[in-house]
Amino acid sequence: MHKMPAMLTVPPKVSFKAQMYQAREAAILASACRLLGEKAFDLMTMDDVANAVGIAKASLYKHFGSKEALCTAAMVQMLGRVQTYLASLPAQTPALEKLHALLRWSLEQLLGNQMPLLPGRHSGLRAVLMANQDYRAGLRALSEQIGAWITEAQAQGLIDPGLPLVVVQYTLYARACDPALCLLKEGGQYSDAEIVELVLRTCFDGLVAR
Amino acid sequence: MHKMPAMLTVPPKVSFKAQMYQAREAAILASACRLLGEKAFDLMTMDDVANAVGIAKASLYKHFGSKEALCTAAMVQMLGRVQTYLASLPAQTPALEKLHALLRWSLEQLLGNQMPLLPGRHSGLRAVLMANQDYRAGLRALSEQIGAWITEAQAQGLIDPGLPLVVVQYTLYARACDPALCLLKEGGQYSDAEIVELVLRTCFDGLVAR
DNA sequence: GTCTATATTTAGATAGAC
DNA sequence: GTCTATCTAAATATAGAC
Repeated sequence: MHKMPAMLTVPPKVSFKAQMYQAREAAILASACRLLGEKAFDLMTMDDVANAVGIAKASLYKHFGSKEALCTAAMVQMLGRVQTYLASLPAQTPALEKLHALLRWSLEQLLGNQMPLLPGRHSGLRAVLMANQDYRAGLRALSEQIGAWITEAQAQGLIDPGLPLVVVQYTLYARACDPALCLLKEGGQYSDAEIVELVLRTCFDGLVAR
Repeated sequence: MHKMPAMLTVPPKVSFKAQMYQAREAAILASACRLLGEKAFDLMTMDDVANAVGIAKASLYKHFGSKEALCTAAMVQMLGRVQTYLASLPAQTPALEKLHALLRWSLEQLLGNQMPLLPGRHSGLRAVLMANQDYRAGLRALSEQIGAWITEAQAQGLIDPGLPLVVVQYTLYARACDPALCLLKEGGQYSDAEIVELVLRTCFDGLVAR
């Protein structure tokens, strides 16, 4: 039995294999995103990921060379997702509404047990991410986009012009990994949608009465 | 050479030993507080603590039976400290000012690299703390104290009465471990005092212009 | 009670069969 | 490329001398 001509049989087969490979890689990333939403980077193990995906741990390392590489890829993907979402907003949307939409999107991710847009205060992941060029580039692009909207909203007198730009930026970033969300969700007293609106309100309007 | 009469030499000596023991225990707790301000519970090692105090790791375990016990004790001590501070506020201080003072105190702790008043979103410490009766009791007492002030400020129309009590509470709690502080401090653009005032302002007044 | 040295456990990463 | 089995490093905790 000799081999079939390669051109007739192989092209669809390698395509299929490549598809399977990419599908598996996507599944790994998805599991990592979910697990990083449930526990911190340092508490998530590669065994967790392997079990969640349903493959052997060694197979993970054929896709990602290290835990850091996997989680970095997951975070970069997340940055890309938020940028895709932001790009999908109608161009004529007012700047302040875009900021609302951004924060709402981030909070919905958190409540859906997805990984936060930014790593928390002292996550071991932070140093790793900041050493990664792709991540830094994505974060810078996002920051500039948000910064432009903030400046616009300040010029319109909708965001307090007395607040320095970075303060507004970091305040929004911090809300994207806000522990108050978890506490409210654990309380079980409010629906996810109510929690999102309450946190949005405390962020933009503050605690004091108007 | 026979022993001296015990009553003449021992009483001061055991007292001195006890003092040394307690001083060492205080030093261990202080180091733990500082290290927990610099890194997360899961990243802090008992070797870190031992090195910081300048004693052997095994000696730590003569004072605290486990890493969890040590950090729980540190957190309970922290709760006690904030309660002492709150009790020191003049009785006639308006409720809203007391809330300001509480948050300011918490932020100053963070900026001084002290452990946060509450563990972060997914710290491995949280489950341990919540299993500890002393901690739960301290946290409950603090919550009730704060809750009373919030309710009072709402009745005076100073805190938005439309916000549920728990939302205000959790919003304040979340600010006590806010990553925005770290980001602003790393930026090096503002003094600690400025950072505290900026974060207080965004928390109480929100981002939008008045 | 403090130290040095060590036991134990866990998780990141790899070797080698298929 | 995926699996089972294993190596290695690090961190919690302890044993035993002094």
